[in-house]
Amino acid sequence: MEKKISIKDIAKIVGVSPSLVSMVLNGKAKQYRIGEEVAKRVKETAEEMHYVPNMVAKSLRSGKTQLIGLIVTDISNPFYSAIARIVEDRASELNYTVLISSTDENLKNTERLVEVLLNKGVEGLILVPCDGSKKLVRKLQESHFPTVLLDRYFPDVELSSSCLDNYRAAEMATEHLLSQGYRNISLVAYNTKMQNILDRISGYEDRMKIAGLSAYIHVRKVNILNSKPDIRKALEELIHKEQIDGLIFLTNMLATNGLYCLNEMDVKIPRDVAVVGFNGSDAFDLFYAPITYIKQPVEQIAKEAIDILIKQINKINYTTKLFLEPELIIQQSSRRNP
Amino acid sequence: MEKKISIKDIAKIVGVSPSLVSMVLNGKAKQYRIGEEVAKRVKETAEEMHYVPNMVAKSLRSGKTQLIGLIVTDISNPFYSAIARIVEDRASELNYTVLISSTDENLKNTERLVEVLLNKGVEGLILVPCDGSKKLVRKLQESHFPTVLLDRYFPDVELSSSCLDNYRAAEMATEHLLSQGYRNISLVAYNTKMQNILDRISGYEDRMKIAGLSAYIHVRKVNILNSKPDIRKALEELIHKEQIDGLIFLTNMLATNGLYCLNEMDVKIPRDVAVVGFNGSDAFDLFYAPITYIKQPVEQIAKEAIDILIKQINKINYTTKLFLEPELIIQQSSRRNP
DNA sequence: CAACAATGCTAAAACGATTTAGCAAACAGA
DNA sequence: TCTGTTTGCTAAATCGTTTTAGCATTGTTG
Repeated sequence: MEKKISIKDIAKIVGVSPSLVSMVLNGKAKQYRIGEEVAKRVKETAEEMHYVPNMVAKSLRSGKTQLIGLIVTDISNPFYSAIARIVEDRASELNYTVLISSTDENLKNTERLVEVLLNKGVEGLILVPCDGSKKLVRKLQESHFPTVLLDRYFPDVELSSSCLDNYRAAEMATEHLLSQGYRNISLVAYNTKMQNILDRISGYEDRMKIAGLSAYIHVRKVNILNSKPDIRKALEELIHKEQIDGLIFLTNMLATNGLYCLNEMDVKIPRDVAVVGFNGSDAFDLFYAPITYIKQPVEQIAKEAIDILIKQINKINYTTKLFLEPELIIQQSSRRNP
Repeated sequence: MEKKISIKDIAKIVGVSPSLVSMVLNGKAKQYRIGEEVAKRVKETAEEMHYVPNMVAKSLRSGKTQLIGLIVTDISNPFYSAIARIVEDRASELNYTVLISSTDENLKNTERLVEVLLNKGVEGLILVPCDGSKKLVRKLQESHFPTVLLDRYFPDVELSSSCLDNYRAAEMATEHLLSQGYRNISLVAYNTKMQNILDRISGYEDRMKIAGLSAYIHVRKVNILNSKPDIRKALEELIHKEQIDGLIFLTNMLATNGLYCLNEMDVKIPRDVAVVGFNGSDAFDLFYAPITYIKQPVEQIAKEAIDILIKQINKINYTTKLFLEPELIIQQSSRRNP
């Protein structure tokens, strides 16, 4: 790249003041009563010299960075990279740039990243809050810094959020298995206090109770990190001791790891146990018995998050908690007679 | 967030000049012979007032943005999101921020995104160049703007790149199938002039020739976008007309879509045909016959890319083309007697 | 004690843009 | 012709920081 052309350089060439050049190049020629002839020459010269405005200087002057932060748990997780892609595209349309960070579900990391992004001058934050981050989130809310929670929320913090209707999703999964004639349906969840997971658990439990199957309610909670051994243990208990006939995995990771374990255990789906997962994947679809799953409206979740955020940045100050509609994709893993 | 504290505010409180505050806060107290007593008071006051430096002003003054651009084809593609994660982490360590964009394998998009990122003031670029982007890449090279190509390269452009040793990878895949006794091995590739794909094709062809199996060389090329119908057609020809016994898919997407087609066609792996893919995935591992694949050293590719880039930004001006070692993960899909 | 060095600090310019105040010149109205 | 308005432009301040030049004051040396 050749050395940068500034507004001064253009001014010198055309023989006018830098201010005039700025006015013209910002389309305010009329407003500031610049002569048409001069305006034209300025524009042409800027073009010829390949002038590109210095965004940093613009930012300093205006106090706006046009930056927003997206903090997820892990950008290499397909769910969040799908989100990132959509946020990125939408932000770009709205003339914003996205800074992405990953917390690995760790509170300290989350706190640090919020700090770092604020230091970098982001004007707003889309945050996937990790377990235990309520205090941090509350502080954000109290500071009135534009923030939207994504995928997860806190019922008692008045902060905008864009999430799946988790309760309804688990209800749908449970209903479906019930409708297929399964009764002894159990749940594999994370060991967490995060509301999205708690909602899913409630959806399942309530549906089981309504069906008069309280006795069959089994919720197994596994560690969110390095969950494979926990899952294996839970599945062995459920299958061999509890004799379950249906399994709902509350996240994609749980389901994927669960499938590995079931394979190792030589448990056949759906012959030995019916399975419903969360979030689709090629692994689900290519499985010998394609897995029935809850499909999240990923695009909508992402779009709403950023649209709400931009509104907040523009001082249209309101708070919405969105609970978006899940969809059940029925495949072979949950069919009674495949 | 409370209103921003500037260096001037601190200066006023302590009763010194802004310059002194700046010097102290940048750890240059000694260098500029600031009194220890004063320095201490400045630091304490800054702490108390929760001073955070304004990065935009710093950038303007220094001409450094500490920004780098990462342009991939699609951040929601697992391979690239894995790359992004590593680049992000490494950049963060080095005090850089990453701006990520997706081109969708489209030249116009790529050109636009390079422009946009340069305008945003990135100091360097990590680029996955799409088909037909040689001219653009050459222009980048000629401008001497710090740039590193990732995953793909151009043999006749002197620009640093961090890629898999694609030739070797295809060789390994072919060798392996040959060693298992397969002979009529064919290839499914993209219809592209991108060198990484051409290298893979050569690796396969050369290995087949060495084995005296030139007659069995079949390379089918499918469209890079919306490839499913092409793949289906290619596979039907290969399986039913050419009677092949081995299949190498040159990318993860080709393999994944290929597996869907093979399932639809009721072709059993490896009984009817042995399969080798590129880049692992849960879908490969959970497949009824887990898929043998070429594993890329993703971490190394990403780390090298950013390390080379940072060196270039710091004027350590050299060009390296890296071809990193693949690894073959052998699973059931390519075993003669499973 | 004169000359000079070291110490501890400040003022001012600069980075590149935007915006406000205001100055001349041309023009209009009475 | 005098007053007032419009037109077309410029100078200067500003955003928050860093850096250079330099000014007092004190200390050291011959």
